[in-house]
Amino acid sequence: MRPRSSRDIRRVNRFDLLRRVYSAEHPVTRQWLVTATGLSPATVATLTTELLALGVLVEAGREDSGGGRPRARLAVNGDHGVLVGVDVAETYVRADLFDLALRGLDSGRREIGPEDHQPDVVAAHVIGLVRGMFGRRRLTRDRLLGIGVSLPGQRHTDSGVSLFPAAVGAYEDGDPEGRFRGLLADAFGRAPFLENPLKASTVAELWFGGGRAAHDLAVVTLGTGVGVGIAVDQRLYRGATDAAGEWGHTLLVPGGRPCRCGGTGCVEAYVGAPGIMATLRERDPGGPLLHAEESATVEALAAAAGRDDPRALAVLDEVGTTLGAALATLVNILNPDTVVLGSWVAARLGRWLLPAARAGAATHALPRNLAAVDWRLSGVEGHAVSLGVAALALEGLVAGGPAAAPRPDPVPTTAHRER
Amino acid sequence: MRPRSSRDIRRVNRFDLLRRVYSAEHPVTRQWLVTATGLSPATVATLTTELLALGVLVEAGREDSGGGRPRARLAVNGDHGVLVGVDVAETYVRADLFDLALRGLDSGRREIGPEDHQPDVVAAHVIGLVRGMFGRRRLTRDRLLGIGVSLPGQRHTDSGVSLFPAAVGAYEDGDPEGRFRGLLADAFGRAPFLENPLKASTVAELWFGGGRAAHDLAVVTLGTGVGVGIAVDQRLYRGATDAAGEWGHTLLVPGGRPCRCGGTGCVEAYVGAPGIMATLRERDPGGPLLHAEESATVEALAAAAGRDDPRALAVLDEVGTTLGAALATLVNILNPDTVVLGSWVAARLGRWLLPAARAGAATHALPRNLAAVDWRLSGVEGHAVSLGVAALALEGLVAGGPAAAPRPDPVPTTAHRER
DNA sequence: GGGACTTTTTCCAAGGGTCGGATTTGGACC
DNA sequence: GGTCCAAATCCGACCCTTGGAAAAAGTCCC
Repeated sequence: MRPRSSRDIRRVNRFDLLRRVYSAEHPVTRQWLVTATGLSPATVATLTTELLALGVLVEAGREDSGGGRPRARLAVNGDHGVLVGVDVAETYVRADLFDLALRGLDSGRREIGPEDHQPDVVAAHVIGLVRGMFGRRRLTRDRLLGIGVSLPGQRHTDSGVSLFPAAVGAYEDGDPEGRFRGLLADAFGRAPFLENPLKASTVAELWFGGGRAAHDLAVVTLGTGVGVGIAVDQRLYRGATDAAGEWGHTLLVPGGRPCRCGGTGCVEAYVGAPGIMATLRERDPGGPLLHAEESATVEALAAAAGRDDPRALAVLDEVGTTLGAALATLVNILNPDTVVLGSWVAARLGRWLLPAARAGAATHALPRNLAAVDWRLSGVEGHAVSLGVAALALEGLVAGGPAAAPRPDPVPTTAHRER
Repeated sequence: MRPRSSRDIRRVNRFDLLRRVYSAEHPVTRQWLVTATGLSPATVATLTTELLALGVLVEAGREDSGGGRPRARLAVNGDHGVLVGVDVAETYVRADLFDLALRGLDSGRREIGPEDHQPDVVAAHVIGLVRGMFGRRRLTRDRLLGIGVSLPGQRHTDSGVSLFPAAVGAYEDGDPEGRFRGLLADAFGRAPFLENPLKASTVAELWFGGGRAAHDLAVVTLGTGVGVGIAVDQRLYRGATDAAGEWGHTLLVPGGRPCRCGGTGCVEAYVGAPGIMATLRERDPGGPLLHAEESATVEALAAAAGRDDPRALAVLDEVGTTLGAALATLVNILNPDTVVLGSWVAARLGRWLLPAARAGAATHALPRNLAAVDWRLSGVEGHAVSLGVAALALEGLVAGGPAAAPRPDPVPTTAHRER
């Protein structure tokens, strides 16, 4: 949405300022915000006093200024409330509790099977996990400022059973997703923010990870699935139908390896966990590194590579080089200034995959586009999907204008009960 | 740049309004602008009176309203000045003269060779062509509101001799491009707006072609080179270093056909003119359709396909199908709502390539992303590159704020001399 | 020809924003 | 306690959009 009135300007500026406070590693001064946002000192003062009054920001110490009035340091007021981020994956549900500064406080996880992928079942798990965390910390429901849930969205072909066949974005009541949303809204007193893991982790990188300094960003998610989250102008790019970045089942090698989606030569079959498994099967069938489980294989590979096992290194080099060749297309077309490798495969193997990918990209990307890219590993601490979807819920709060912004603390009685 | 102050709001709104007047086929009413832009009637009135006072818009008739005050129709005031768009290509320089409504008035062309690709030579050609058009129409220099020049930008590897090795975007003085810019500025009294043909034609589609209704757009340029212009949120996407959309020398088929860039399996070697030549050579070596020149071959192919020649149709089907497979990647990643095929190859052969491409994409793109796409042929009348770069020059004028907006007519004395 | 009516278009005051420059604030230092 | 200094705030100027009142510009009917 393009800003149309002066109110929108305020919203954009406030959001920009707040995001910078979040992204900074330490409390920041108003002066720093002036240079970071490009706003005038007067405007920064107005915005910060507004946010301080709301309780979203707090003063966190001061800084000597060499004889003059000391600069105040500002930080997000973590105590002002909590946020919840939930990652509903194929085999588990994980919920994370964050304070308002998006520092992780607690988390819980339950394993689920394919038969559990129904709105009521998943909602019950989510509600149970969140209730548990609230109970452990003796939090009341009114401390919850926002809740975000990542759902396994878009699937290729109809082969996979999906909880949300209509995928994220179908908001009508009556569909499974609408029901899910309703159940959570009833349980928590506020509508959850729904997104898919790809976009959630992209937002996490944008706020807290390798994408903090990026303007045009590509976040490559290497897990069981493979995707690429895109941010343009520091904002998540969604595409026309919210389906941008579905990279996994894109053709990489015509007539190549079979993919679990039923097609052949998909990116996913060469890159990420399935690609690693396939490469290992090709190069070293029956070898000690190959396990039945993807995660066990990846762990074994990481351990072997850690002790310079040549077979492991060769596999990683091959996978990384192929990844790089595939990424060259992205680099040529999108011309990003930052490419981040994320998700659990990258967390384990990124150390070896990244240099190989960079080299692989070099042979196929245009020199100029290549030179623009800063290659990075994730850098998000904790579970990126939960964090990202919580950040998205927060965005919704802040973007909704003053009315929807986090409100002052609940009545004293409640605060009492917490102790 | 994100809007920061209320002034920016005005700039954005004015630009949006003006662009819609341009894009409309017929004069529009204020009411139509209200619904099109989403602004209030009051604001539309303010903006239109401002633009009418400047002379950029004029009233063009009225429209019955059924008993009430008739609606006034507004159109761009073509007489208010002229714009020039220049396309500097590898083998020619073409200049187009437009009125302010961007209707073509005149054009000129000169053939050039590789040895001419130097700032001074090209500038001399441009100046000569423009002076010629101004002379024929007895225009004085002060009627010129803006000039845009498309330069052959980004090249793959160092194999090609390029006029502007630093490519568009190097604005320092002393480099060839700076010199070129200076020469034109001296000759015309205003700095030219420089861009490359890919981005220029994308803007042309956005204003006047298949992209008028698009929000997230991909313009596929099929010529001797192949590229894809991207627009996000109805605005040209440039990427981090202004090099987005360089698709031609991206790997499509590993170990595939050799490409003129020196690599193998590039998109360009399968799609567009070089791809058509190669396919023809493979399928029908020595056949009557194959000429030495790309353009002659394309013409022959179009003629043959027009009379349902099976060989021609087979070649076009193969090329189109491959194009579609390659486009599936774009559709998956960018999730555009519109894909436009443009440039001279598409103008001749798009009729056959488009359906094949659509079918080819269907086998590799995700159903949901595929369903979002509206496939179109260019729809720009005239030379898209010249038009687009002239439109970009106009954008610069309008975006520059009231001060830089087209000014009222020159002093009467000057106007006299024109007659 | 003159109201009455209808629809478009403009006017106006309210409401909200940013910003430069003057002013206040909060500390160190003498 | 005064002085100095830099940070932060305040204030007035200025800009923008907008809803509703008012004006404008037609048609229609008597």
